[in-house]
Amino acid sequence: MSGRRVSFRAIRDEMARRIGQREWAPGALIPAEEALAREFGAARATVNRALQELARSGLIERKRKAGTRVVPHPVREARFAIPLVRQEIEARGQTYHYRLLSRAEEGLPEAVAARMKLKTGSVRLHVRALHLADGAPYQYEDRWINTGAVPGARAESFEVVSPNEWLVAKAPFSEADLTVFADAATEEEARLLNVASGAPVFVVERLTWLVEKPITLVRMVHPGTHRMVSRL
Amino acid sequence: MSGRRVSFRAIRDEMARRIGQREWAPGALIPAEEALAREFGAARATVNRALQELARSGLIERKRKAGTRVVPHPVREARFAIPLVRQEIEARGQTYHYRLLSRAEEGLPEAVAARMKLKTGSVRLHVRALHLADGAPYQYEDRWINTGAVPGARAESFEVVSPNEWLVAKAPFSEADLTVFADAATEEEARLLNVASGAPVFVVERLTWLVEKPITLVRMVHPGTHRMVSRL
DNA sequence: GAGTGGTCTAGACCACTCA
DNA sequence: GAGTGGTCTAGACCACTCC
Repeated sequence: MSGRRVSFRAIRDEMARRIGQREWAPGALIPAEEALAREFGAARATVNRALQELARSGLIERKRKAGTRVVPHPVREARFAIPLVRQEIEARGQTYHYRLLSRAEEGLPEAVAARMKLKTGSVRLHVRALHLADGAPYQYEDRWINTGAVPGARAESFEVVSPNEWLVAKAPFSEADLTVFADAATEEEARLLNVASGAPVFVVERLTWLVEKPITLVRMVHPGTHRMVSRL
Repeated sequence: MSGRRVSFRAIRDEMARRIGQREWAPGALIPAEEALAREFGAARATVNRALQELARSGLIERKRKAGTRVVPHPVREARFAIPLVRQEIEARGQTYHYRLLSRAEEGLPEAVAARMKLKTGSVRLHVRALHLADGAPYQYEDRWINTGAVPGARAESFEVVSPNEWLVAKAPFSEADLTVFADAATEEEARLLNVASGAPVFVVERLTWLVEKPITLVRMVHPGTHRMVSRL
């Protein structure tokens, strides 16, 4: 070919534009790779890469023999990273500190038991802790650990190592359920996080499972300024 | 080479295994593409594809000249669905209502322009609206639409159809960036959402792209009781 | 400057699936 | 059977970044 080579990004973007502008209608069949390669003056492999990226991002669907179609209603979802608090803080260039507030084996409150699919009142490990960034309160953590699935936790004091890090190292999980919402700080949360009582706090509740077994349920409370950002 | 060709999946899986088994230690440098290609008896392009997939899934990090490293602590993720407000409300068995608050073509404030990667002060469409569930305020929406990428929006009044639904039908996107946080209701938000001024509100900001082009930036404000739950 | 990853080409064969 | 996407090769040149 004459002139500069055509990049797969340019081809991808042009095809995305056609989909966006409805030049290629929702549900419609688009030209085959070879035809597109001729049109764009590129190798078929290059067009293929562009198409694969569009397919991966959910804009088109491809089937051998049947060809490539514009997906009528692309599926929409956002992904959020599940980081260690320590990493989250250190990634901001701040110094991390950890403080254990309490640790006890207690009977499960009804609400907690229900979510973990365990029996109300059965005894599990309850840990409360504070995570600080450059000395300022960053996250208050209230956690229940299913010692049935993670027996080693009963022998750990959590005075130096946070439950978060201990669990990551010792108890892998396969699924996580997350719930996020805003709330007004309770008296205790306000005191611990150094905000006004009733001030907005950002709460993340995370329940992790190893295949059907609950591992841990944690409620993480942040000052309202905290942002949770999807991966880019 | 003799024998069957080696697939990029086989190479990818074998490399993932080495990382999982610590044969390639966390943080360690792994061999360069050419060396791997020789080892696996494959073309460099094939090894490259395997490596790119591992990089995309977060297991390794690649830099020109510096080489490829095993990421010390792979990050897990949670996925959240991105629903239509109407569907979200109707799925709760409630009746949906929509009210347009304002619609104008205005210059972009600096903060908005920066996030959309557009020029400050360039004119785009600004829409504010309210979504109600069983007559009660559910979500206050403050939205900018990039009429450069979605020209049809300039001809739409948004008096009956919400920008959310209109955009879903007319302007597909391939990626979405989400930011969620808690905030204190402003005077106006409090009035619109029927909560006390300064009460906790749950804010979701969503920026969507069609490949590299910004489509719309929307700030959605909910009463603090609102929950956002990951897909199970 | 040099080493490493990033991308493109031209050609080939394979694998799936529709008719 | 035949059309379309999926993948692999061998070679080349480019682009970034470390030294």
